[in-house]
Amino acid sequence: MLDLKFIRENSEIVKEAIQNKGEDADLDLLFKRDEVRRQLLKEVENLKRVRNQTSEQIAQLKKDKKDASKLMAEMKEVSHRISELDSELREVEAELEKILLTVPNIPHPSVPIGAGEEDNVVIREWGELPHLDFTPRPHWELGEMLNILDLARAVKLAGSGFVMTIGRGALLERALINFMLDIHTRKHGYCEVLPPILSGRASMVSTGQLPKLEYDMYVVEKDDLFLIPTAEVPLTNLHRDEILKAEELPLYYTAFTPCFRRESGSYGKDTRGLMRVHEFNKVELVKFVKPQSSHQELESLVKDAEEILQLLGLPYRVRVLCTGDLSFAASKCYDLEVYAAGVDKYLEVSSCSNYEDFQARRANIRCRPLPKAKPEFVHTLNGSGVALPRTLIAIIENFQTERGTIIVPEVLRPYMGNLDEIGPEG
RNA sequence: GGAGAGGUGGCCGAGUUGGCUUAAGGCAGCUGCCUGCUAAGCAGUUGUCCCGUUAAAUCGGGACCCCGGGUUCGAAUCCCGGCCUCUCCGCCA
Repeated sequence: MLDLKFIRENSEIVKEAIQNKGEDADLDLLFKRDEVRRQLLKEVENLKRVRNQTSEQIAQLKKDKKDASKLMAEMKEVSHRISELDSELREVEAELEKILLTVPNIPHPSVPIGAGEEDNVVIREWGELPHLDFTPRPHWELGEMLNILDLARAVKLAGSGFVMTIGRGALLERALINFMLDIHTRKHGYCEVLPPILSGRASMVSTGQLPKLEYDMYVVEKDDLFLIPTAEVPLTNLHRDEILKAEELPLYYTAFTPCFRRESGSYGKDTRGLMRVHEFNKVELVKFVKPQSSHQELESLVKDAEEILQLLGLPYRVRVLCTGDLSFAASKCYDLEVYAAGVDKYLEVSSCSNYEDFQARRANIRCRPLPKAKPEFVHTLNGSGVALPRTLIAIIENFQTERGTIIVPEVLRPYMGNLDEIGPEG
């Protein structure tokens, strides 16, 4: 969330951000509530001061064995009034908080203005598209043929929208996970975490999934727990309510987790095979950094994710999201889209965002710039490094042969007992 | 799941007959002084949030002893609910 004072003093900027992001937040109501709040606060704090002072007098009188009943009677009135005002205040503050949570982050000046996906801008491309001199098969066909995907049985287990790798497919997926984690931990300096994949409500609010996206989450109602939609949630909440030391920044974390999304609004399009699923595996990257370096850190975060695709030999493009496609909490975001030959599409495998202090304020993550200085909010960033299913699609489809086999990318072979080709079983 | 104990400041740790206790004491940190030696001694200082004030440093006030309610003129201290931690037992991977 944004700082209330900032909103008050920069209402035009905030209004513009709300409009450019296509959000809907009632600033005028916010200001009205804020006004009421400060009025109430003034009144109630005055009364509390009186009460504190008088209570001391009463204590003194009692100590001197003098009569304090008159003051006590007076204070009874005052206390009554205080509790009335306090409960009014609580109401107003709850309303204020509710509105505040609907105000989106402000897009970074470098973000292109636009309405939706079609206005995103490709900023670079890497690799050559595979030229196959036969009609490439989609991954679901190859998956069935080679017995590395078992989509029908996954549906039997959990219903439509759930998928499953099996045999050498599962091995391939596990190899990818280990490969990615190894690169990020050993080469890029991230600390590996294996976090809980259920998360409490407070964590979901901090990172901005709630309240807006509650309907997209899987909920364990009995315990008010949510299945995480991304490891961004546990990783970012790692330092919730903490004051970090400046010298320990930047902090880099990476985690492999399953991710759960109800994908409630999406029917039909691009849902075949592994393209859009309710549960998928992902390696996530999260950074906590000093405010002044966050946009630089975003660039290097993107590079860290890109390197995975480069090492795998998968062609991709990087797009910067326009204001209309930028998520609620983000200041700036790059999407990595890998090309897959079978479906002949670019598929999003990573979304790398700088949230600046938007999540940090919700999650109350601060750092002390200098030993005695006032704590300030850190900046948080995250990105996939990268999501598994669509990367699998690209590998299966781009590296297929006319014979219907799949050449295993070299970097993965050490993780797969040096298997170099997935062919018919036998 | 059953029985018991407990949750206090950066950390350790007092405070449980309600009232100068935001909070003793210790450690750590910072600032002076002293000391010539990988260290010690002496003195001072040290949290966070909010409202108001100041050009600013500041100053005034309020809140915070796990969280939320309650009793009371007044609660870290009493009562109720919740969360969490520890010990023992049971159950299970």
